Amino acid sequence: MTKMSDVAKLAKVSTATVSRVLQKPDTVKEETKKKVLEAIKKLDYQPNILARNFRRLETKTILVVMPNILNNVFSEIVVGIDYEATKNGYQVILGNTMLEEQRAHGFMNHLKQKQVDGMILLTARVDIDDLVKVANEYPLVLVSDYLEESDLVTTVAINNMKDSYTITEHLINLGHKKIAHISGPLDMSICRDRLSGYQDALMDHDIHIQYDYLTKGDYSFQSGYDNTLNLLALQNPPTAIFAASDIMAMGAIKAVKSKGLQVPHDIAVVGFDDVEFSKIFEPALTTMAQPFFDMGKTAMQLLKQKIVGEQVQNQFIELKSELKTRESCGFNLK
Amino acid sequence: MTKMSDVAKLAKVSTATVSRVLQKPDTVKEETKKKVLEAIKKLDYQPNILARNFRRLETKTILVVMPNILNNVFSEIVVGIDYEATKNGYQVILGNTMLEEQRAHGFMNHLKQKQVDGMILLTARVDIDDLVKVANEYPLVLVSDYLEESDLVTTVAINNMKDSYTITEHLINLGHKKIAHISGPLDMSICRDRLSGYQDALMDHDIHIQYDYLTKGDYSFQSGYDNTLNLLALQNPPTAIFAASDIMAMGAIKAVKSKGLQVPHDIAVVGFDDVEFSKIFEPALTTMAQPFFDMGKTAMQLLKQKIVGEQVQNQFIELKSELKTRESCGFNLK
DNA sequence: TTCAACAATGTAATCGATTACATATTTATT
DNA sequence: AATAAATATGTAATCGATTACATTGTTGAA
Repeated sequence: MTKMSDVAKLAKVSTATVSRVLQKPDTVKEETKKKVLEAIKKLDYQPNILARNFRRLETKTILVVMPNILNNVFSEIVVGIDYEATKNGYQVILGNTMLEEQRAHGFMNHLKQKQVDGMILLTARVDIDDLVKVANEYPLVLVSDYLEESDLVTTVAINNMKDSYTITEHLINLGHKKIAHISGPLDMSICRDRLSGYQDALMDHDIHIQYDYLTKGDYSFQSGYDNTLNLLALQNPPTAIFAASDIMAMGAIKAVKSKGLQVPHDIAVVGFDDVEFSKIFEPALTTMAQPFFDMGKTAMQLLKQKIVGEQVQNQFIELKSELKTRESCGFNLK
Repeated sequence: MTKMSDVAKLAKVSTATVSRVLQKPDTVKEETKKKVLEAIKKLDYQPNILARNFRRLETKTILVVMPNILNNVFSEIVVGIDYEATKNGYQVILGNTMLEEQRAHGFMNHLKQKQVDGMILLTARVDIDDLVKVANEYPLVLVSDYLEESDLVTTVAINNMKDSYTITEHLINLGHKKIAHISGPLDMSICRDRLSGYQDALMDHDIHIQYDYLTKGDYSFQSGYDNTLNLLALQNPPTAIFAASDIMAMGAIKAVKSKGLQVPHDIAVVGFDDVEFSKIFEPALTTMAQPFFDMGKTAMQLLKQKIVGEQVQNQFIELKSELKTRESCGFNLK
């Protein structure tokens, strides 16, 4: 491997000059620069990035920790991160925890050891104290999920409560009064928020909250399916179901169909997320579209500010979702 | 940041000894080791990985280049890679080319510059000469896609031709004679193979190949949809459609339905891949299930062998797919 | 012409872990 | 007890790019 000193020798300059040609070209005389560039080309010299990283104590790499690479909700955010990172000369490492909290902490060590310049977490399901501590000392941004316990971590998220309120209200406006909810895992703040938004909407419209309409899912297709079967078996079954994720909504619809009922004719179903597949699914899902790409992009922008040391306050950036009315709630079928 | 020399000082030994405690513990006397470990603990010492990478010229990182993170075909392979990599102490960097060939070459430079110890490519849509050259000099494994032009690149793939033959034959066995095909992009060898397998199966069963049944898609939902509309508009439309990917099969089914026809009653449709969603889709897709996880895992195993320098011949590892008969072809509905 | 100010380049230390080689210590063998 | 062999530890060079500081060269003002 040719190294800088080889280039220096060929160009009859010092390594310092070669380095400057590469780092601060305008401090080098035109003539010298030319000699050096020629030598670089002739030797096909490429700087040793490992040496550079070591010396600079930076890697131009950021780590994205996602709980599940198979869940498109996260992949779509990654696309936004990747876009902005690439634009700014950062490479993206993906860390896939597969929902194992411990692995997330393993990744935090990478950050502590300066193996990456910064980190974006797509989940807050980790040890909170550790997270806050790390976020305090190193560039870290949290996306989608957030911490209720602390405002010390810069976060990009939607307003789950409001968005959940909106979509519930949409069902109410369509005339539904018996609206059930399938929540996500309630140890996640965003899932509790979606539950609250749903309840608030009902209360504001003087609809009594019926507790057996409140079911608890876990974001999986199966849990959407199972909970719906339970709901349908009630004495007084709902006429509409609001699932806290599209995947669960699909499970719900599958369950409705399995009972010989139709969506939205017999039961309306709405989801949350608007993943790629929700348009393809039949009936196409009415859902709350999260601005995934923008979430990722914004997160990366904030992270970059932190990395380069701009003294930004910890912020909570709230992005807007958009209600997508499609077939599963009946709105477009009237 | 505490460094090794701090530990050495506290433990009253040399840095060499500290390093040995970490790297080759059994060459150090028990007593000394204890002193050193105590010092490490007391100072909360963590080795500077950047310095280590630099010195060792290795990073314990591998790069996975995928054409599209949103396509679950690739994500599922990544899960297998990630599993095996983590097990062996490697971290996985994800490179997302978004189908831009140029970006793939950017990633190859990371490999050349020793920023990663090895590389797994999930696509062969790159400059072939460059690929072969890089594969010759650095640890690289190709998965899923492969090169017809060269056997110099270690590859893990299924037998697309055979698998395609099998699923086509399945349709023939169900009584279909008018079988159309929606191919993937034909600049990919695996797509040409799937086309060939389809044609071979027809010929072996003395079914005339009708050229207007051969349509060309691009792996997208939309292309499955559009091509199917064209097929349905033929004078003598097919009774079955074999799409070269599940996503296109879904598009095909959507198109069939849009014409008021039913799948599989009026037209049978089969796909290829068996992504997560194919089970959820209605009708559930009959498809050829690729062993995604195993493909990723195997690729990582081979890559590791190359990285540690075991002189392995370049190989072409062929893994078995499995036919999944579900609703979309009618097999389970008889 | 002289000197200050600035530009261009070189010298050599530095980042921190690793390791070849040298030295010191212990153990085993006769 | 003497010596060889094996074990344990230390010394110092090394990886290659970067950069503080030193040196030399150049320009312009008085």
